[in-house]
Amino acid sequence: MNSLRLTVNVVIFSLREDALQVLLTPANTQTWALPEKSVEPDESLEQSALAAFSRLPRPPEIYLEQLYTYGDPGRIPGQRIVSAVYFALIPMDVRGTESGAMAWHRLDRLPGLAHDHAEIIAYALRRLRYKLEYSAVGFELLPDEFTLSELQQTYETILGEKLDKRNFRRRILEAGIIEATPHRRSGDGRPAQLYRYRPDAVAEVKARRLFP
Amino acid sequence: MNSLRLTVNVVIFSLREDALQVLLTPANTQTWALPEKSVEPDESLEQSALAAFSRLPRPPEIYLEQLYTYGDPGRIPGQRIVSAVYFALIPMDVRGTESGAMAWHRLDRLPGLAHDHAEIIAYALRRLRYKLEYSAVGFELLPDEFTLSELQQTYETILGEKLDKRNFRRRILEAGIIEATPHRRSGDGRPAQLYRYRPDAVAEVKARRLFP
DNA sequence: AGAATAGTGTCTCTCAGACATTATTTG
DNA sequence: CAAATAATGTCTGAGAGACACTATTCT
Repeated sequence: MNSLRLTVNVVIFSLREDALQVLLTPANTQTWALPEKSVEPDESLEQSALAAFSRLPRPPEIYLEQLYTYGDPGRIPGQRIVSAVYFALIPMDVRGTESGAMAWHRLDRLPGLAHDHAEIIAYALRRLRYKLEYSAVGFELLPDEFTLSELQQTYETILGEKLDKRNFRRRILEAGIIEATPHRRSGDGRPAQLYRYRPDAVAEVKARRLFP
Repeated sequence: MNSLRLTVNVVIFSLREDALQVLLTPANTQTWALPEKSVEPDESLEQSALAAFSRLPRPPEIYLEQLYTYGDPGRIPGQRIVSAVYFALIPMDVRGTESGAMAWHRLDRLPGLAHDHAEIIAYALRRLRYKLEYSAVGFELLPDEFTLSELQQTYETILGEKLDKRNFRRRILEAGIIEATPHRRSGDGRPAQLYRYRPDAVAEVKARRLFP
């Protein structure tokens, strides 16, 4: 008989329609909320987090990381709920994510949010931007094979600033964390070389910010 | 009637006797443990963390930050305890910290530790080293006024490597995050200029690693 | 041929890192 | 004056950032 409840929330980011978006679930007629799940006595926090957005095609390609645990009494009126919040990235080519009533929302046009969820999302975004600068997290939002232009657009969208094309390519390629595949992608203009991420090369990422 | 319990643990670091040390409490005759406290329904996680090492002289000079929440079923045999772990730094001149049976232990000579506490401490140390590179956290371990040699020794002790004196001074001073005080400290040789930390200048710290 | 996107190289400037000697105080 | 610690400046190399044109494909 403990009047304290433990839940897990997940901030799920993806790039959709050239914008960074979060997956939300309706809280009531006015507001939306982060996907949530009670932590069962026999399941790990990470398992709970994955269960919070279970219906997805969920291959290894989902990046999941613990973000922060929110537990102030009063963060949810009338109840004492401690929430371990996780942070997830879904590649832009994964479909069928809007299971049930969940829907994607652009970060620059967020709806009204329940409790402290706006604050949580703001923090998750800061963390995503920050991680982008010193880790290889950007690739978790891309398909297995991607062009350098797509990679650059991903960085630009998340950081909210334009990057120089030549410098971007030089640094990414010199870092050795991607490699060309035998494929090319045809589109409007000249077809582009496709690259793939080399997870084995990530160990080399230093605290020094290797890529843009 | 929830069979899941929520506690807070604190990894408390300080520099004592020229070594980085952790404050531990005896778990049984063989092993030691991180200070721990159950989270009460009406108190915040941070309040619980502070209460976990309450008897200290506790002015504003204690740095406290949430580290990670450990919650795997099975991390503590026979019970399901979820622990929000905090990370604290105590300046080296604060005395009277060994209240009760708590004692400082050098990180290079840790005793046997309960449950997953060795893993937790290892993670906290990684985080401390990492933060030292891009934030001003090093000052939280020093007295209000300190010499440049003391500051450098702090960095060297935590990072576990020697740093170049001239480069260290140049970078710290150019960063503008410390200022000379009117005082000097006499010792064995030539007296040293005392400096003080300028918390207002910390906002300028970028992701780019300003100091050594 | 024109539209669209991919792909490429150089220069400059800043900053990190290596390095040794002089200055001030105490006993 | 000897011992101890504090304080100081220069050079070099690597890498970040600014910058504009050519190449390939499709219609």
